[in-house]
Amino acid sequence: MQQPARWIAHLDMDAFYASVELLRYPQLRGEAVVIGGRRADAPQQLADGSWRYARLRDYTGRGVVTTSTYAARDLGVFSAMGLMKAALRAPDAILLPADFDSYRKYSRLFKAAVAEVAPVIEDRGIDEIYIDLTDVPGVRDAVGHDPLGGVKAVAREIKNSVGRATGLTCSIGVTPNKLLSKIASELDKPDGITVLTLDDIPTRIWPLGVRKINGIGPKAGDRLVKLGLETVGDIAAADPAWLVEQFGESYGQWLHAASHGRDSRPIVTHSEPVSISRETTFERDLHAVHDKALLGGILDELCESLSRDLARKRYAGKTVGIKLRFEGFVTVTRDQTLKLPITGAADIRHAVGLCLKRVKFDKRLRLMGVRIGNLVHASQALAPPPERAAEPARENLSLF
DNA sequence: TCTGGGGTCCTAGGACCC
DNA sequence: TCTGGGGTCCTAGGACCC
Repeated sequence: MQQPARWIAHLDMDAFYASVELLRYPQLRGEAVVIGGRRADAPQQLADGSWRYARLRDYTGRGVVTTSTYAARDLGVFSAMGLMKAALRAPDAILLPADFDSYRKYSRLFKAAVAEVAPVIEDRGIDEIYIDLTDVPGVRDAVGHDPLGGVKAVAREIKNSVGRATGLTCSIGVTPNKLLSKIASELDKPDGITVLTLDDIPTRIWPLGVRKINGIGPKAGDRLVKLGLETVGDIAAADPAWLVEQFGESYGQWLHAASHGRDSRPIVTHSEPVSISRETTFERDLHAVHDKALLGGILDELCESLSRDLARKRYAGKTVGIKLRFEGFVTVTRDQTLKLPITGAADIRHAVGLCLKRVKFDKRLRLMGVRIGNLVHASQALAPPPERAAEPARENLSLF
């Protein structure tokens, strides 16, 4: 085996939200439990000490499944599924409301535990991270004699550290790059460790369905299957020029590279946000005229929430956008870029008004959202406008 | 049984500038 | 006499991810 240039781990917490809830309600271990719903009822302890839980069958509304326990998944209930559909499949499953403060707390705990073992971490959301293990002592020192053994030992150490800090399990994939590690972490879930080298690609990666590749979503997956490419190996065997014909220069080339397990993306340990947004789906579709007052109030609240988010994160933004989703799920966005960055709810609300003027309201609304982008640090935005020197006389470079 | 909320990145056309 | 070739910014939509 040739020693890879890098050892990259992907760590994925097992059924994260549901597992955090099981820490609080250990009596539910092994049960079909679903997290989701906007105002699902929290469990109630009765006078005799027993608990009463909301059941999926009693739910009505527009919520979706956020996470489900493995027992619920066995019944066919998965993330992003509408709760009404999930209720048909598992009417007796227990429904718990999401408690994001708690999930964020455990997220910080597991990331800190990993950092003690391996500090080069890329955040990929609340429940997963990439970790560069290349220079971790147990890996670095094993180069030459037993590289795979060293990698496995460090992965186990990370898993143990996470377990001690949180009481939760995770699954880890370790390979020469992020693309392969993301796939590998799923191969032995839950509570598994999978280490792969490039030599394992034909046997372990090529038999997998195309959707296992991070970056092939529902649309591209459907198209690939319709073209007769069902597995990653099918893509790998396809003529790259033909892939480019079918999917365009950029995506076609990426498909070819990805199917061969090639990915040189670095671990990104720090990033700045690009935009911040707030949106809400209504319990019933609202009419632009008939429900005008209600919509206006919701919009005010969205702008105020967004303004508070900006203040808390210390950003200001120059581009304000709205998102409207009409009945039939047709989505429309409008943007407005301002002269100066803003943070205040009233300023945001005014820009939102300019955006709204450019939309035709011929259907009822199911969702409204407000977004702010073109972010700068608040300190920069608060500074007085830069003293503009008189425009220097510019040479006329035009050819005319 | 209609499909949450918070994000990122890409594409493509038009404006505008040199 | 029909009309180059960059570059950047703005806008709208869409795919994808957690």
